[in-house]
Formats: sequence, structure tokens, C-alpha cells
Amino acid sequence: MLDFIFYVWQNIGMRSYGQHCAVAKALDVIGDRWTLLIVRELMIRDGCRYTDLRNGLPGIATNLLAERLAEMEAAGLLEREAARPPVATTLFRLTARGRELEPVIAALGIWGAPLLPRKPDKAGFRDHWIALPIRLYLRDRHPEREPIRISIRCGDEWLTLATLGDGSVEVRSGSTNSPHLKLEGNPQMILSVLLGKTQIAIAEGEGLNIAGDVGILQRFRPVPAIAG
Amino acid sequence: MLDFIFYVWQNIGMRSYGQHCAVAKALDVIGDRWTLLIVRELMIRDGCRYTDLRNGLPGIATNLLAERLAEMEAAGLLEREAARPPVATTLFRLTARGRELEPVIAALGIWGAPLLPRKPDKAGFRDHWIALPIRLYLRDRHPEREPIRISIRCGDEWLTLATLGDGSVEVRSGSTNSPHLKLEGNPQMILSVLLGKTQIAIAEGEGLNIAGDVGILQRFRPVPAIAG
DNA sequence: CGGCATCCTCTTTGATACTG
DNA sequence: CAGTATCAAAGAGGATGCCG
Repeated sequence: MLDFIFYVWQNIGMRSYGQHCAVAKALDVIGDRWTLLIVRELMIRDGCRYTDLRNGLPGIATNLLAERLAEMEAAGLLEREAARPPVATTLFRLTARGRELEPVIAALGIWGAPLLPRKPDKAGFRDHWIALPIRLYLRDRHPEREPIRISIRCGDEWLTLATLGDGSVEVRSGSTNSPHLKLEGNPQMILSVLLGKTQIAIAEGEGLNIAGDVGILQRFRPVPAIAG
Repeated sequence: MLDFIFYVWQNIGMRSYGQHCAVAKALDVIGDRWTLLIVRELMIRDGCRYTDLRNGLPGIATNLLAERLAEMEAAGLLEREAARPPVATTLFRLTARGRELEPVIAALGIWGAPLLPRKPDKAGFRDHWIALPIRLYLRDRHPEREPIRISIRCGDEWLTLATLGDGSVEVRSGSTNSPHLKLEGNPQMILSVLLGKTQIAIAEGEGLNIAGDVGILQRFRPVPAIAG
């Protein structure tokens, strides 16, 4: 049966390296252009529409997005869900298998971070992207204490950072009532402050707007791969 | 200066996603077809010749290999070294920056492992590949004790597994004197036994040839990402 | 032989326009 | 909104040629 599946695979046009190697097999599935960026987008906001994806993937051609989505669905990375009326749209969500790509995305982000130019180019940036490094690289030192809530604004969009009971950090879109802290400014500066890489005073000097209990930032630590 | 570098980058023909995102920037550099497999190959045996690379990358076109090597050198992933006479050949090695891709390769391998067919297809397999998962996913529980040496044969090639003082495991090509253990058989079975996923008795039933101190295998543990 | 460069064909992509 | 359709340009793959 497995042989049959691989026979079909090879003959369905899915280009394969044809190597008996786990890395090559992974790249057979997620090595195509744009595929991992679509995964990134769905990891940031799971269950989003075609148009949301297009907006979160500046530069992608619409035919390519459609093609990739079909391939990724066939590969079991994502699923389509018909949203309930009256919304009447299709939502794309990662499957469990798709979410298992998180360590790959995390490792790529760590490796690619030094390649980011200091000044963000507005054209190729989307405000919600900041949610990904926060979730992947930030942890709560004291998950047993009261959850942290921070309101973040970069660009026009408001985001809410909230710690969970297991020490992980979630980011939702929208604002929150009575947050411990409000951060407004450019995303790289906000991230740098959260990760403890930039002193608060310096960040304020660079234009970051901070209001609230700055002491709460001591609760955060970066994951070892970042800290090291 | 940095602006200038990025200006050159954008205009040298290096296709870029143009997104201000660390994952996208990483994929700008290592997202091209074959690039990560070349990294894999150099991670297994660093400092190898063009011909060795071609042999370790079944399916690559020679012009593509040459092109990728040039791009990767320009991107600072690898270096050429003129081997001393009388060898008179060029050796390719990863730079430190190239070696930092190890977590990416490791994460891809973990994700891709379930995609491997049970029966290895001889055509698309190279014996030395087994060195990579051993190094990435196997650790010594007791690095303070005497180093472990194991001789491995899959196919025609002999490999030597040796533990280092820091708990990591290295694999060299060639045999060794008086190893604790000799393993001969198919690579997947050998790996499965080393990672503790297959009982020794079962592996022997499946054709694996084991000789020596099988108790030494208790010293090994898989890395958490595998064990979990 | 080792390390490519050239030539050619085929596939993938990117940009844009169009549709139910 | 959620895609198809079309078409030009770029990239991948294969064969072969060249040069020290």
C-alpha cells in the first residue's frame, strides 16, 4: 500500500529529489517557493481567508497562491473549512502535521534574523508578522503567577500579548482592557525590548512609546536558542 | 554601507521575496532548489571535492551544482580551499555561518523522517548519509565514561561512530580497531537500534548483524526533539 | 580525471487580466 | 471574494564539450 502511495506521488507531477533521506523528503513537500511562507502566515493567524493570505504574502502571484494551497492541501499540511453563514467564505487552517513545521520555521527565523536590514522597509512588511517571533522566541519565567497582558501597536494594528499557564506567549489581534503595559513603535524595537536585547531607556530614546508597569518585562526570557 | 550591500544584493539577480521577515530572508539565501541538500552533504563530510558532492547528490545537474556552489560562496555559506599538492584539487567547506544551518537541517530531518518509505531504494541512497542522523539525534548519557567506538557497515562502506567528551557523537569514514560493537545491515535498521526504537533481538531477526558488547547501546539516548 | 561552461529543452515563476 | 486564464521570463534538467 505504501508503495502504491509513493508510486502515485511520483506520478502526480510532484517533483521529488528521489533521495532516500529525511531532509530531501521534507524538501520534496515544503521546498517549493512560497510554501513555507504560506505556513508562516497560517502559523501567525490560523484560519484565514484567501485574501488575508494574499495580503500577508506581499509579492505572491495569485495563481501561485491558489496552486500552492491546492498542493499543500493534497500534502496534508492544511485544510479548507467553509465558514458558517453569513460569512460564506473559505478558511484555510493548518493541520496538526502542518503545525509540526513550527521548529523548522523557528530555526529558519533564527538563522535569517541577522539578514534583516536595520530599517524596516514599509513596503515589504506586515504589522501582524511581529506575532511570530514573540510566540516562537519569548517565554514567561513565572507561568505560575498572574498572566501578563500587553497591548502592542505597530502601524495601525493593535495586538494583545498574553502569557499562558505553560510559560508560552500568545498574540491575538485587537486590543485588551487594562494591560500591564502598552508598547507603541516600530516592530523590531518592540521585539528587541521584549527579548531583553534593548534597554527600555534606549528604546524610548529611539522613539518607542511605553506606558504602564515596565517591571513586568522582567518576567520574560528568550528561548535558549536565542539567548545562546 | 549596509544599505549598499542590500542594494547590490537586490541587483545581482539574487531573487528575493522582498519581505521584511527573518524567515523570508533566510529563504532568500537557502530557499533555492538543491542549496540545503548541498549544505547537508557538507555537514556530513566537510571539505570534500566537487566530484564527492556530485556523488552525494544523486540527481543534480552538474551546471546547477557549479552555479549553487558559486552562489553559496558569495552568500558566505561555504569556502573553497586549494588542497595541498600532490592532491591538486579544490575542497569545499562550510563556513561558520554555513554550519549554523544545523538546527534547520535537524528540524527538517525530524519533520521529513515519517515520509521515508520503509524499504530503502538503493538507487537514491548513499551509505554515508547515515552519519547525519547519528550526529544530529544521538547523545551519550555518560560522556564522563570511556568513549564509545562502534564500527558500522551499510553497503560497502565502513564507518566509525565515536562519542566525544561533551556527549555528542561523531561519525568518521573508515573502520576502527577493537570497537565495542560492530553493526552491519541496512541503515534504517542500524539507526533505529542506535536510537533505541528497535529491540536488538528484533533487529537481528530482520537481518541486522550485531557483534560485541550490546550493553553499550544503553549509553545512547535520542535528543529530546526525537524522544518526545 | 576534476571542475566546470555551453547548449538545448522543458518546467516553474511572475505579472496581469479576467470571471462566477 | 476567490480564484482561472494567458503569456513572457527565469530556472531546472540533461547531454555534451572543453581545458588544465
